Amino acid sequence: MSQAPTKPVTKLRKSDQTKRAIVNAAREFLWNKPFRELTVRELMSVTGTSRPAFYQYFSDLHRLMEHLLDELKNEIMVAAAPWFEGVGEPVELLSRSLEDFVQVCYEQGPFIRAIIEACSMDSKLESAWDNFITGFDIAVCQRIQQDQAVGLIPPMGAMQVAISLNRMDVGVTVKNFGRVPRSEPTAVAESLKRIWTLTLYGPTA
Amino acid sequence: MSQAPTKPVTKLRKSDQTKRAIVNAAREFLWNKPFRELTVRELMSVTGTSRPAFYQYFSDLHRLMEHLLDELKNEIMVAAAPWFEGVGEPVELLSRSLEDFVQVCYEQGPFIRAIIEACSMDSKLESAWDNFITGFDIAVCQRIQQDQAVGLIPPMGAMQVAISLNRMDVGVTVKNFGRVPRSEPTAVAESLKRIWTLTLYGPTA
DNA sequence: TTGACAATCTGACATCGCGTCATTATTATC
DNA sequence: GATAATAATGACGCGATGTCAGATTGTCAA
Repeated sequence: MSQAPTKPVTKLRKSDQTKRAIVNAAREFLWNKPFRELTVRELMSVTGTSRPAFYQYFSDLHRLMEHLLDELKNEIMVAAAPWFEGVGEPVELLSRSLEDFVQVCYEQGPFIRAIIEACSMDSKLESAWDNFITGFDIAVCQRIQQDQAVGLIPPMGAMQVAISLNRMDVGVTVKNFGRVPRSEPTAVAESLKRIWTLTLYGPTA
Repeated sequence: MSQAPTKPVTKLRKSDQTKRAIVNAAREFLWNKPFRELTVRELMSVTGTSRPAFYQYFSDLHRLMEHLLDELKNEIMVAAAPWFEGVGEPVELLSRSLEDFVQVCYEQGPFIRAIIEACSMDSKLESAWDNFITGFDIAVCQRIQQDQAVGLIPPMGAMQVAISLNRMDVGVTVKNFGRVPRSEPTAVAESLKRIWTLTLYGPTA
């Protein structure tokens, strides 16, 4: 019988538990090995349940990566927020945002790399990643134009520069933090801060 | 005229011809479609010969991409040479090298993207690409240190900055030129020139 | 021209991972 | 404890891969 008033949301406990196990197994795997070597069989053999059970939670491996991407988005957004919101001294804010950003990239490095690798193999995931980073491009571009309006940043193609700097961040992350053992985050952050600030605010640092 | 006595090198004409056909078919395909959709069957159906014939020339699709990478290397090296060899005014040289570099990336954009996408799927190709770009990192780093020695470039972690700028170039190339229709190369070059010169030589441009 | 040898191609095969059933087992809820 | 809903399973078909043994083609010497 269909209960009209009651909550149709019957919280599935066992389900969430297994899903979590799958995601954890994937994380452990991807910390050490490339995405291309991840297979549904191997993944599920770790969790103890059978291969078809995987498809109860994700329609394929790429959707699982989409899930990891979603979790990543949140962390990144928080880290980069200060400069975007922009209350305070711009150079200082940028510096701080970059430091936090690098820290997150350091912690998530192998996962970020795995997501990007997986993008090459799936059109939907590729779009999701593209939307994510394009959002970043736009945010950076707006911030640049905002500071340009008050003369803090000299005239330049804001969007193209935003794209360039963002792609640099991605590439640097994959290179330095994508595989264990990872580089020291401090040196990486220094380099990025130098390039960002010199490019945007000139030799004010 | 042709009879020098023992040419063991009986140039296999038909062979090279078919190989060329395969490479051309791959290029045409990859100009419009992502690497993930390239299949041996589809590739060979275009050339007219049967699927197994492919394996006479490449042990798999990734080796074919390695071939494209080799062809790319040459073009890139030539374009970037001026700044690396460094006879002349550094800022001017860098500017010029970047322009030529961007031009090559524009022309080869979809292939570059395809190579990078394929890297995610094959460990050998990944290594080959890594060697290629690491060579670039080293060359840029040396050039930076050289100009640092004469005070043209201020003290900074040369290697890390080289890595960052190179990764930016790669990312920008994939983003702007990786899929048709491609962006205008002029704006892209302007942006890269700005970032490179500001970062290395300061506001001298 | 002919034979014969090597280069080139081919059909057929085994393998592997995927994604989807119908079915069974396990929970959750009354 | 009974009964729906939910989760897990074994078995299947699919598509792409890479590798044969054998057929076909091209080339050169006699």
